[in-house]
Amino acid sequence: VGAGRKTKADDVTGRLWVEKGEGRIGLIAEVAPTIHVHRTYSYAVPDELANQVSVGRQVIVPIGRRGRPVTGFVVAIDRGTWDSTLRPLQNLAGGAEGLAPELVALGQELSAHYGSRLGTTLKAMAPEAVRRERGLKTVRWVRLTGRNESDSVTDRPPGAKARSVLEALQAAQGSMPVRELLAQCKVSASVIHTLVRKGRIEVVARKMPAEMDIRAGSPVEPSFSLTAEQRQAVENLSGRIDRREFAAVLLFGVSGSGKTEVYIHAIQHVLKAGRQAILLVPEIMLTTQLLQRISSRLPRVAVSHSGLSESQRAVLWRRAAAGVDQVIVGTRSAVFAPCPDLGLIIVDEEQEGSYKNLREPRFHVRDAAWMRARRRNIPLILGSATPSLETWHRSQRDPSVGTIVLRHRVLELPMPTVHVVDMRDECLEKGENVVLSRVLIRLLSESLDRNEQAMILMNRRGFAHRVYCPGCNTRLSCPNCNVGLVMHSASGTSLCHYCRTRMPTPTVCPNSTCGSKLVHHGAGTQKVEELLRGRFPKARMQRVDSDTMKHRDQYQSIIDQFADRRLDVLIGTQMIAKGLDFPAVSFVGIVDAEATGLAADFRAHERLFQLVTQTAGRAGRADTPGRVVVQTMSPHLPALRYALRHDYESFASQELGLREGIGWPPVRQLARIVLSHTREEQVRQAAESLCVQVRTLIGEKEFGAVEILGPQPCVLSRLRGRYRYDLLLRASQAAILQSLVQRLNDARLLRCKGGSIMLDVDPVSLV
DNA sequence: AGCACGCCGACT
DNA sequence: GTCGGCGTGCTC
Repeated sequence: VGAGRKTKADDVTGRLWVEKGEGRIGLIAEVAPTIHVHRTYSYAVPDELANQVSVGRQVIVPIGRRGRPVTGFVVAIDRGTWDSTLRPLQNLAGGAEGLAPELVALGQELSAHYGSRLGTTLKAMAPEAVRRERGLKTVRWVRLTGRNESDSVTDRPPGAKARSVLEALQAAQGSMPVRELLAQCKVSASVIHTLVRKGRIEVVARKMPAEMDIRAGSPVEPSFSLTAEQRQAVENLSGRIDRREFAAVLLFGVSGSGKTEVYIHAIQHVLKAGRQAILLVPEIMLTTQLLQRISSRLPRVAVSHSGLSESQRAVLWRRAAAGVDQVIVGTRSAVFAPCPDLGLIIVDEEQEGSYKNLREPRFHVRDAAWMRARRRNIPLILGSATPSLETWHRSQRDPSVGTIVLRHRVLELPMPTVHVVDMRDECLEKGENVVLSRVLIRLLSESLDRNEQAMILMNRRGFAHRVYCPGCNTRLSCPNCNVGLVMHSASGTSLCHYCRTRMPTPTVCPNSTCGSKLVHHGAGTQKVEELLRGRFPKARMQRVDSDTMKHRDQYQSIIDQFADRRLDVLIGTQMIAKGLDFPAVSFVGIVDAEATGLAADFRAHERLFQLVTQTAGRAGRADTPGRVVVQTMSPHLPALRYALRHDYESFASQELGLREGIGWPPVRQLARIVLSHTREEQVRQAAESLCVQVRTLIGEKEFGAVEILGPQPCVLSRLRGRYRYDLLLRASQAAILQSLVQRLNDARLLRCKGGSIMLDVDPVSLV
């Protein structure tokens, strides 16, 4: 390698050529660029950057023949000998903090498990605002210059207003923000201008970290005395925290068994040692009651939610990194909070599907938390009343996974009684489609008569789910997706719940040769609301679904009204099934248990069990005995039978048996590849040729145990105008799947020309 | 992702 | 005989 081989292209790229035989020793940075590549690249670190470049920092590096500058993350630094192909990294980028090396290592583990690109993965772990060094807002400050009035004899002495400004500044040690000064002295900006002109004061811009809204004023809740079960749980966890011992602990407790109290005591133990804790929740909006309890009982709690501005997010991040905020509560991204001495991670409602990230990197928060806790040697609490079968399965066969069961409801509350109503009988007797059974109406009416509250769950939004023509037997469906349009609000529009296409609902069949009047079936929340308002005109009702609850504040206001007994009935989707605790609710009705999508995938029965159990848990808190009605077309489903006996363990072992028999997770591991293209023929061919390539790969070596299922059209075979095919890879061990995925990435097989491709390891949905 | 190289048809 | 279509492959 030498000057003789130097080409024109190399002049353009500015490569650092080293003459033949000449080596240079220096720092070499391994960089994961945030572009579409599955590997890292090495760069020489220029001397002037040597002491600023560290693992986790963002840098600008030249890529490609033209040396196009792209950002990337430094993932390793070594001292070594440059060779002639090594280019220098161009510059630093982003905030000075970068990602802590601990988080870079976590990112590498995530990237390996999920087959996501390392650069993209690391990028997702730090908030955009921190990467771009935002979150510092410029505040104008007024400062006394120190010159007094005698300097300019010609000026008149300052008036009363000006004097008050000067006095306020004296009192504030000579400087304060302009806004504050104006507000405090009740003067206009002209007073400031005059004093500036006289040279008494000056205005300077300062970069300040933006202020966070600190959640305040929540009532201080008394500390409950722990039950024997809870105390034992807390002692167990405290011991592990002190010993810096990794352990995943399933905290399995029915609703009302006091899991939150265990969280609080465990966090208090962490805080006493001056360390930090992360509490992950599925969705902030649906967690207000938990948040109120946490923030009223613990100091310095920071809450990360989607409503935060970019700069607030950056401030939160910095305060977490500085250890100022010791408890970080948040959804998915909070699992990456840069706490310097993390002592505990809690995943509340660990079974929630919303913990799975839907974009690359498609990680599951429970598993990311598991990896992080293992790296830091700290305990991980997985809290649930209905654990995911993944977690349950692990707790059963892995002795290092602890299980703490809270068997008793705190006040020894009785479990609610559950009635299952077979809607087929109901419809037969009535001779028509019935939405609300007589039992449901009767029990609801009894509750209202006794001045108690009720919740009615309908896990589908809208008014009607099937709008069709009886003449030519066609269904009103989305032009871009192969799903039916959902009619919203009795008169108005129909919309697609997948691509949000919206159109006026036609009254007659759009097929010109037919022209029959359209009919609609399949009730949603709007229909249920209409029926209940007609039946109980005096009851104060509110519908709670994503159509009525556009904002966090709206939701909070409804929850407050319901808690204050200014509402009698909540009608809603699973939004009302989770995490709410209202002592006066004595009746819960589930209008259509199958609305969880029984045909959708292998987790359907698990979701049904969870929904019924969680919803039933809303009924009969305090001293009001609860009653629950579950309406269904399939009353004999095991999931329902076990749910109405509140028997999780039997359900789990039965369902695990089934999954084992047909080889689904958690007994086996899955990876899903989805190809999509505007033309069906193209995507079918791409999926088939990918399948052939994968087959040759698994035929050859250590992947013998991997099975391929498919390719086949997805359940949702067309979405947003694109045809979709999928391919499932199935293995008995995660490690085998992981190395196969790595091979696919290395060989760059995951491509769909003209279309796009998606890899999803441990998919939560197979739609 | 972007950018270059390469192998096909349309035009000077 | 050259210009430019985009399909394919690579980026320290």
